[in-house]
Amino acid sequence: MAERTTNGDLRRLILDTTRHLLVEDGYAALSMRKIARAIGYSATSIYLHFENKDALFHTLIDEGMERLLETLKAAEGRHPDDPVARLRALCQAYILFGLESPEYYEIMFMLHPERMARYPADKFRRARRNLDVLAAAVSDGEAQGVMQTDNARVSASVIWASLHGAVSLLMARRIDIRIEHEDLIEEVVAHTLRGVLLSSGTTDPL
Amino acid sequence: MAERTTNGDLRRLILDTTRHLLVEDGYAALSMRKIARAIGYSATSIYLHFENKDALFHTLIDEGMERLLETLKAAEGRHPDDPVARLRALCQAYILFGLESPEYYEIMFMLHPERMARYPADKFRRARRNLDVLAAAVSDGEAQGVMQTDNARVSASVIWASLHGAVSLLMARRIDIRIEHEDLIEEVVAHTLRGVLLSSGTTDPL
Amino acid sequence: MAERTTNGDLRRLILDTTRHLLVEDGYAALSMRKIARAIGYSATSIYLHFENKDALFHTLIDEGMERLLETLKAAEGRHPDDPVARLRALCQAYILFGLESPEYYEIMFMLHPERMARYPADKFRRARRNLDVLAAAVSDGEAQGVMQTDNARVSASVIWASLHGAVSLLMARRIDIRIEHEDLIEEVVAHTLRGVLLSSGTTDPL
Amino acid sequence: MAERTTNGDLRRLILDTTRHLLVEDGYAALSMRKIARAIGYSATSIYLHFENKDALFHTLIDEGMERLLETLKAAEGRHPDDPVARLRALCQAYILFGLESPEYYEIMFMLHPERMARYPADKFRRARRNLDVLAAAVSDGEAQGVMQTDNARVSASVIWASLHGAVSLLMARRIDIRIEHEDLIEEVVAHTLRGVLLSSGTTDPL
DNA sequence: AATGAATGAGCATTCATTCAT
DNA sequence: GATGAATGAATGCTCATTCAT
Repeated sequence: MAERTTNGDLRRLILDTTRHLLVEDGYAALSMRKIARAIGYSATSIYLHFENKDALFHTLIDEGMERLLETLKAAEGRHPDDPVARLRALCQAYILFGLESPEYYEIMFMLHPERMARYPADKFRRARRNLDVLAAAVSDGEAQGVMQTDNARVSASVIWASLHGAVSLLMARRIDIRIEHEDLIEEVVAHTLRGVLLSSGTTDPL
Repeated sequence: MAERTTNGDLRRLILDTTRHLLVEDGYAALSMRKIARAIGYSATSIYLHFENKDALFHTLIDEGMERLLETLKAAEGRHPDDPVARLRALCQAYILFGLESPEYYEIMFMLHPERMARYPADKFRRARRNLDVLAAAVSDGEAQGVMQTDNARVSASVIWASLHGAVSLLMARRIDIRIEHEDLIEEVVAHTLRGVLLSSGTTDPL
Repeated sequence: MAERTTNGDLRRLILDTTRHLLVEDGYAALSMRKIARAIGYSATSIYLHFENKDALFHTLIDEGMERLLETLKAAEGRHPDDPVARLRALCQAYILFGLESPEYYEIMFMLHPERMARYPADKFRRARRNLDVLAAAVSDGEAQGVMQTDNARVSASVIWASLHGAVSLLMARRIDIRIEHEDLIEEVVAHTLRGVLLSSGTTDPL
Repeated sequence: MAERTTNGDLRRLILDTTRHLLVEDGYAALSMRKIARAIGYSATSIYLHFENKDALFHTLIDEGMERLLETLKAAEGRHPDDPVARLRALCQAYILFGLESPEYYEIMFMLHPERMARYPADKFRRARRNLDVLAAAVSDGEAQGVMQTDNARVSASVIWASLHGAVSLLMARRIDIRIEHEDLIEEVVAHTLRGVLLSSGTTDPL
């Protein structure tokens, strides 16, 4: 297991290794010793870079939040003018992020904040910045007369719930194996959009 | 704490106590010792009724699956003729079940099956019976010309994802506190239905 | 190291072994593991008899307090009528107790209560019962016109300080090796008595 | 916390900081890391000035012994002619030193030498120089016909025990809170002197 | 003169489980 | 049907110390 190649950036190695173990064994099964063993260093060494186990996780959470935000920003940047395309891109990007970065996704959204001791609950509110991106997209859609909503924040939360449900069921391998993931994702996105799109006659643009 | 009242049905007492502890402290914090202390019996006694910790949990999972199925059956039983009302009732019942039985919900749907050692992965497929209920509702709706779907199983999964997302975000208290839970739930159900309803002109029946 | 002979009274074995280790290595150096190793059981076993390390120590402290009180009571019981002989017997008994039970003495009187986490500070006040015995002896001596004191409680504390100083210096092997312990003890007792005895002319009854 | 003001005298800074931490947290709780953090230097730096933790403590002990000796010398210097006043001054000075420099006192007199690994046991005999001062005072008192003793060294040890007992019980806050410290100290000194003074009729010069 | 990186040994405690009774 | 006694493995974390720079 001893790699010891990444001389000089043990901190990064710890973070990355932790992420990998996270996706393999889950949060509950993760221990400082296991991380240490995996990186080929003593457990003590980890404490040189992170005050304690929580600090290590919090760093990962913060990183994840940042990355998701970037991902979403990049996705919507590709559709500056079409609100529907923009929301679709956001939905796709969100799901993709979850599936490609399950280790981040798990600690970001699949833990009860109150059960992660010592993590300042309000830091989780950074998650809201991601939600704001969705809300803005819905608001714009409404302003341009292509979406309907009573309350953009509520609609954004509903969309988020839908996307999060898909990601977490896929991650937990709870989806019927006879269903292609790609099909499901596509359908989730379509379904989600349909929920906020203004019904425009008989044609379904999705 | 010693109750010892439930003469003769220690097994039941163990299961119920475990459920309650599960709600209070979560899966990760639960230990055989804690259960034993709570029921006023020795830890060893639990092993007389359950082979090990996992077996205890599996029993709870099975129970939960059964209860959810009953709940869903009861809900759809109340709307034998109207497929839309039936699907709406199913959605509402699902969410309600999750919020009212978080202890069941957590172990039923929020754990990775592969991380629950020694649990025959396929037992989780009992969950599929619940999914079948949703799929049947969508199929019927399509047959009666009020819903649209390419594949009822996929649609059911999409609906499930949406509902599961809502339940798990609510359970984890990740929803913006400024949003009333009732509002969100109502909106999630409406949104979910809209996703499968056949667009019927400009009127939105929700 | 494994003795394992004392079947059935592991609790007692733990307490006694702890006392012996205490006198050999001191409080600071004592660990649950060390105790376990010494008794030939796993560390876990200790927790079957004591809630935690502190509880183990507190039990020893309580035992020590009880034993000292008995020792003092027995000593004064031997001199019901002569207050001076009674006080002398008390002093001798106190010092003897310290030297013969250094392990009790150390945890009873040589630790800062506030540094012994979680020990209810007021339990240390049980020590006062021992002090009361000294105070009563001085009071009686004064009533019978053979001792002088402004305040029996203060005098008792002064006497205690003197005895405690002797015990702790002897225990810590701080007394000049050229001085016989017996001589020192005898002299300490004489000196201590002289401090409260009513000066009765030129004859020194000690 | 980083002070870093004491340019060029890190060694002194370490010693003083250690003393302060010693007062606050006690010997047991002190660690090299803590000292390092408090002075704003790396732990490694301490090793440039002290071979190891013990060497650091030994230096403090030596310093303390020196300071106590100076204190006692100064005290007796103020009463060159009256042996009783001189001994009383010595007693008072000793107690005062203990109460005002508890950090020194604790490591000087409240640790078992044999438990301080690697410390040459005989170094503790420097303490004897302090004892010699007391012994000389008693000898002089005897020579001048105002004190009685069979053996000045034993008497000095007895006096020391009395003073040490008072200091350590006061330091450990073991004295009944209803007793004023000043009263106790005064009484201890009086009591101690009475123990060596030649009984001179009915008048008690204290 | 000062440091960052690293470590092995140790700590108290908890856990699921086994076994003889 | 129920238990007390026992344990090996694990956990997060701290410590004094070393070494190369």
